[in-house]
This record gives sequence, C-alpha cells and structure tokens, in this order.
Amino acid sequence: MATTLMTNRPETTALSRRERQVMDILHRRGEATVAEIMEELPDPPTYSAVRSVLRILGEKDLIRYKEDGPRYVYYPAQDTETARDDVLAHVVRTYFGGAPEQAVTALLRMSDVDMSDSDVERLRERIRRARQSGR
Amino acid sequence: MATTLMTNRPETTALSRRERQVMDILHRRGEATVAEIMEELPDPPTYSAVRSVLRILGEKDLIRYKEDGPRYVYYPAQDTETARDDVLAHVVRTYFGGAPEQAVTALLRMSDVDMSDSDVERLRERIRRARQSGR
DNA sequence: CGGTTTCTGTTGAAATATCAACACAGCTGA
DNA sequence: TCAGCTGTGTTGATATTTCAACAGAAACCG
Repeated sequence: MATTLMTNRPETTALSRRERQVMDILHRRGEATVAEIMEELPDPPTYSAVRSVLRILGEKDLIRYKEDGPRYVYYPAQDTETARDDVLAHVVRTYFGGAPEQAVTALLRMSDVDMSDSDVERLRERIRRARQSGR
Repeated sequence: MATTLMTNRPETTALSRRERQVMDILHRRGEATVAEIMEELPDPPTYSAVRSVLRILGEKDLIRYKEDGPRYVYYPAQDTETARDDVLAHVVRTYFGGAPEQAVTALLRMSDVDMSDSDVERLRERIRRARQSGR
C-alpha cells in the first residue's frame, strides 16, 4: 500500500478554507508574493493575516519560498505534474465514479466538443493499438 | 457578468475542512445517512458533530435530505452534472492554465493512454468537422 | 546620513469551526 | 406496557482558524 503517498497529500482534504484559497492561487500563478496573494484573495484580509496562513502552509511543508530581492516569492512544494495528477485523481474518484472517461467526456464538452463515453472508449482503443504498432 | 452564478457556488472555495469532506462523501456516494458519513470521515467525530456540519451545510443550502423511514438521507443540492462541470472548470482554471486539452491529456495518461496536447487538438478538430458534416 | 517605506518575525486577540452532551420523540420487542 | 435502541433538535464548550498589531531589519531616497 502506498501509505506514505497518501499521508503526504493532505491537499485534497485536511486544509482550512484560507489555506486552500492560498494554495489555489499559488497553483494557478505558479508563484506569488504576499502582496499578490492578498490581492487575489476573496474578502482580502490584511498583509499580516496572509503571512500567518503562509507560515502555517510552510510548517505543513506544502509551500516553499525563494528570495527575490527584498521579498519572498512563494510557490507550491509539489511539482506541477504531481499536483495535477493528484487533483484529477481526486476529482475522478469523487465526482465521476472513478471513471476517467466520463471526465474526459465532460471536458471535451467544455471545449465545445460533443462526444459520448463510448466514443472516448473507442478513441482509447484506437490510440492504444496505434502505440503498439510502432507509434 | 454572471455574478449570480459565481456567488451561488461556494463549493470550490469558502468551505471549511469538515464541510468539504462531507460534501465529497455525498458527491461520491450520491447520498448517505449520518452514520454512513460518520464512517467515511477521516478521524471520525461523534454522531452529533457530523450532524452539526450537516445542519450548517443545510443552512448554506448545499445539501437536501429526504426521510427514509425513521432517519434522514442527505444528498447534494446541486445536480450531479452541474457539480461536475463546476469542479472541472475550477480544476482546469487552477491547475491547467484554463486549457481543458491539457486536462484531457493528463486524464488519458491516467487511463494508460499516452497522447500529446497537439494530438488532442487534432482530435478536437476532427470531431468538430465530423459534427458539422452530419455526424 | 536620517527619515520613510517595505519587508519579515512573532505574539495574542477575535471569529469561526468543530465537537460533545443532553433533551426529547418514535420505533421495537420481550 | 415499558425499557432499550436509534434517531433528531438544540445548546454551549473547546479547538482551530483567522486575523491584526507591533517590533525589528533592510532597502530606498531626499
């Protein structure tokens, strides 16, 4: 069992409201200063309040920072690809009964493409065969 | 601007830790009794505590309940498809720079299919043309 | 320089979320 | 019937989150 991995990813759950909002901002922007985070927060609290949240996220090892001249620039500790995989896995499991195809369908519909689940299934088959025969 | 819609969807943000955990359970199962929710919660609190969260979620109009004999069965107020669209929109925006194709790529990779963004783009084009020429 | 601005570090108060206890109602079975 | 479950309704305590204030260090600028 990948227990270690599970316990290492409290992102999906176990995060307070503000903590999640800040993490979302960091994931969306890639990195941000305290001032930038403050601007993007709904019902922006003070500078100090934001810094408190950042401190806690740091203690939980969910973010890092680097120095940019006089100030800190914060960014998610997780690399982007892992974060993406994690969040998609959670969404697929929670909202799509564990079936990625249905999520694909919904996404393609968002992209203004209409495609049934079985279409997606056929697509997967075609691609898999293509791969095996040389790619 | 669709301000009304925005403010109507506090699901993505503005939810406390427990509230989110409970909503996730309800979305995953479709519906659940207090006892079932309690079982699935990490670090399960008491029956009373779960009911407190449910009461708050009810006040926020995020859940409904129906009676099943002597007990209540709770379920999300949002219909499933809307909830799915909302959560995907949020994930795409937060983690994929607003590009659904990249999310599709990641999902297909999760499904053990390897496909580049440009592959997906070509796929979309092909499907769009097919639709216009009679489907 | 010296005053001002802009940061971070830290502390403690205020607001909110989380939780448990208790009261009460209905059902169940000996 | 009536004791024992199993539910809900409500209240208030506890824990956590959220926040602001203040102190000090470094950069900026006349």
